[in-house]
Amino acid sequence: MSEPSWDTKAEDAPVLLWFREDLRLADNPALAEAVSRNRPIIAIYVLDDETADFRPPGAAARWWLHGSLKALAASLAERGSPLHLFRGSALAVIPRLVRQTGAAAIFWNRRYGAAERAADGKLKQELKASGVEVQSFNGHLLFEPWEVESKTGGPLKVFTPFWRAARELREVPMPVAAPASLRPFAGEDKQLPGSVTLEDLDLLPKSPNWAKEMETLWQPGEAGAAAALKRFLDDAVEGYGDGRNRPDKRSTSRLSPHLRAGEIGPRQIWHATRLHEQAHCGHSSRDHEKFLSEVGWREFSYHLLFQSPDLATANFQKRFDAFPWRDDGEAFRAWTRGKTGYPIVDAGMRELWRTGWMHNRVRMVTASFLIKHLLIDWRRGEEWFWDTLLDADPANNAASWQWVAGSGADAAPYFRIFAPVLQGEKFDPKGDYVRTYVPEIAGLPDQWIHKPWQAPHPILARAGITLGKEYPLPIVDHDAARQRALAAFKSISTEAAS
DNA sequence: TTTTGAGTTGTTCGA
DNA sequence: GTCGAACAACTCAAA
Repeated sequence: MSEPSWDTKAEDAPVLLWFREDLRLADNPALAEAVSRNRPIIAIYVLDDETADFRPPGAAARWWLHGSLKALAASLAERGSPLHLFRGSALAVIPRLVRQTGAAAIFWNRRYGAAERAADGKLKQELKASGVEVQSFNGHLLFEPWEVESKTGGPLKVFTPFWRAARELREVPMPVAAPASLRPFAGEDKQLPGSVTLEDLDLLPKSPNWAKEMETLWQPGEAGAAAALKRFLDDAVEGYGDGRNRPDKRSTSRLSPHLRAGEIGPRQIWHATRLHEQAHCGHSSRDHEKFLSEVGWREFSYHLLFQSPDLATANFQKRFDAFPWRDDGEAFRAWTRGKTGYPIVDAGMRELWRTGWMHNRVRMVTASFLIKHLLIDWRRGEEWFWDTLLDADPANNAASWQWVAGSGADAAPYFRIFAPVLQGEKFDPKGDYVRTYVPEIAGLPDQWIHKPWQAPHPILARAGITLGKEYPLPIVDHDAARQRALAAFKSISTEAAS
């Protein structure tokens, strides 16, 4: 092995700070620990496109990662320390870097996917064996997935008891502030051997640049995350209990892509929300509680992922292995493109494609449509969302798809089949949301915006629409599809199986 | 061990 | 038009 590239004295040996899914300076316990050592800090990020066990991030998530790393690098540089980027397996990159820099310790915040945990464990073991201090921290969750237990000591499978048990564990700790400055490493000016530029990571789409509109809608990075939280608390948390269901309004936090990249942590969200609650209500408020319970659902999803590492690929309830899914490429394609003929479904799918995000109410409607109206395997939908969502999360995405399918823990009963027209009329009453994303039917009166195929011919003509031309006829009939789904789900009920 | 109460998000039908 | 019941039992969590 080569000698260290920097001849550092032992008391000045640097510490490595490995950023992963925690691209922020505030509320970052690994960073706080590194700063507390009063040693030079080497901040690194390793993009691993090599390890076969890791699920590669989707295209949308990669675009986000580029912006997030750029923002992190800038705020680290402001504090006197650059961010060093690498490509490859951390198992290869990090031990080499430790040797080259003479690093005495490495700190990171935990990840919770099975493959990631295994790789981190292996690296930890290897580095400890060679005398390097290794410490990992919780920067991602309010509670560790393994510490929330039922009274009898097992994992929980129903949200309400889970959330109660979690909150009885302890108060949510206060987030630590971002450090004002970072002690630079002696070799700061030089590039570390093997490091690459942000452009070398190759995270941005090439031609076509489909992210053009996303650039105007989102601000990846810690500052963007803080701004999103502030906007939500200022404008939308009051009334959140009902407002959260309205895709035609800006009534949700839109924090999910920021949370996914770790530009903000759940502890920060928790305490900012509580502070706002005290200042504006002076008592417990249903709206604030409801918002925090959504953070609780994120915790629950990680709890489920920890119980079932293959949550994204295997039915949580095994009887769903016998479900008669249909293999219908044409219908799947119509769903992905937003051409099902059901405006609320199409608006959702096009919002996803254009903006990298979809309102949660509409996620349920579109997922239910794929699974129940089209009888297409939830895993195909999960994969599509994984590739197109900026917030694609290994726990949330998988758990939510399984919840809609009915195959998950504490899942929706099978007879709960969303009626796309009713959902549209209920939650997008004036059709503003549909008109934004399905402009070809924008000229229809409110009365018909969610069911153009029922509109009288003169009204369609006046709006300039020939169904099947500018906008498709429904690819399935709701009542027929509903009956078909009920029969399919009945075929795997426990009664039918016995 | 057994029992009991409860479980994010809906739709349709019939009175 | 509104409202309650049915949908179909099942599993989980706690006493």
